[in-house]
Amino acid sequence: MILKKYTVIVLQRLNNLCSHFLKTYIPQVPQDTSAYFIFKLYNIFKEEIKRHNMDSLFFNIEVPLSRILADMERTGVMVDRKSLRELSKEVDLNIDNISKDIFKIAGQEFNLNSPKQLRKVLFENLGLPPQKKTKTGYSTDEEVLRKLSFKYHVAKLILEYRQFSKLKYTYLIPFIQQADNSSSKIHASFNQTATKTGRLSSSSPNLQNIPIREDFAQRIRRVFVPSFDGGYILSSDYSQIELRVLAHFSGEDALLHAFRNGKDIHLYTASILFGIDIQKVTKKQRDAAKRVNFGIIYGMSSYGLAKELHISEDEARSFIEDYFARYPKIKKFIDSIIKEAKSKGYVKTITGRIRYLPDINSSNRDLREFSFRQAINTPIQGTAADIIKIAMVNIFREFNKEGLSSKLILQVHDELVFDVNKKELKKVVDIVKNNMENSINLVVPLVANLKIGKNWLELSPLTSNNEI
DNA sequence: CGTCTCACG
DNA sequence: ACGTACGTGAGACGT
Repeated sequence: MILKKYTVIVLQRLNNLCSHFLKTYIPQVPQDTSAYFIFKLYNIFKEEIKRHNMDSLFFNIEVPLSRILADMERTGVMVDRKSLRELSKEVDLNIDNISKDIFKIAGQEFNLNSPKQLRKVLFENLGLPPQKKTKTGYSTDEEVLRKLSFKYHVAKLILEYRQFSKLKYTYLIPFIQQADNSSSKIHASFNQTATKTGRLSSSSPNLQNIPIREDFAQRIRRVFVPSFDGGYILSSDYSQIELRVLAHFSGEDALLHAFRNGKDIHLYTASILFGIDIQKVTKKQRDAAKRVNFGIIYGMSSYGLAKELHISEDEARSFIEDYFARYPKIKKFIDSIIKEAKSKGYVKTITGRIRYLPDINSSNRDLREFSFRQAINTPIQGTAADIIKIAMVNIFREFNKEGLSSKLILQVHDELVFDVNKKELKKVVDIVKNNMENSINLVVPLVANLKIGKNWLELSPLTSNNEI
């Protein structure tokens, strides 16, 4: 069934390519001639790939990876359907109670899922003070409701309602429906050509955005379980991979020093930024430094940082100035990336993956500055994507060589998740740790943190001292 | 099908 | 004066 659906899509795309590059269509004849046309296209694209110096990226990383993604899709992820149903019941009960409370305050029933109706109830009928606008009227997004919730209980209830309904419609209902009846497995798609930076994406369902931040929502993770009797879920995530990539590209001494000596990078940044000892950095200062570090990776603006830190734009501006004064090589790196993007019209990752930025010299300031931020972010995000892809290819190869039955089941950008056969745990741990930390040589070490457990929520760190 | 909202890295 | 943090996918609504 599924295969049939995709065959149609693939043939249609193949025909589009034939039309564009071969100026012909695949004839509608009884024999399948598509292999012949694929070969003709291959000869054209092979040269094009070579011309762009992407042979190695394509043949050594992306092609082997496509088989791994297919394997992950086929294997699927086991879910505990009983827990899904129980969670679903609990969520329904909460939605029911909260809805009633909201309707009582509003003095009427309305569709809580409609921003339009909600906006009317909150800002017209109940007279709450609007905080910001969208294209079509007053915004009711999370930021607005959070501000209002200090004074107005109804805003807090809406926030709670939104959380539960998100869980219900985005995760619980689709998972219950999609978990295969006999095997209890969910099979997502891992898309290799969906993003502009080289990351993967996941869809139908998206398994790269399973909740983790909110307490109640976390419980969704608990339904993801091993498929082996007495088996484990093993999760391994890269520590600060994007900041390590930034350290590599910029050569910034402070970052190099921090990563080479295993320091907490946000604490370290805070101590430099505020000019104090690491021991004296407060939680708030560390958090601010963390947001600044992220800001750098995103091509930070004073406006964006001000909003993120809840400070004035002037304060944000001086924050950024301080940052660049103390991390001069990062400033240099950013300037040189933008200069290169402007002259060449594209930026590259460490493997030579290219992203074109056609608006980098636009006379429209918004478009131009958006391209600046993409020029800064893409080599960092894309290189991190390259690194984990190489690790996946090498891990898969070694699993095959060792004849392991354990499976790679998920990739979440800086994290790999494995469905582990109990008997193979030690081997799997060694292979995963080694290949993630040695997938590529940067001027700073790569660190992978491994955790195991009986589901994707309750995981314990795995250290070298652990008995396995 | 665009808009709004929100889940993740 | 202006006004956006980078990259995704999905569900509901309403035109």
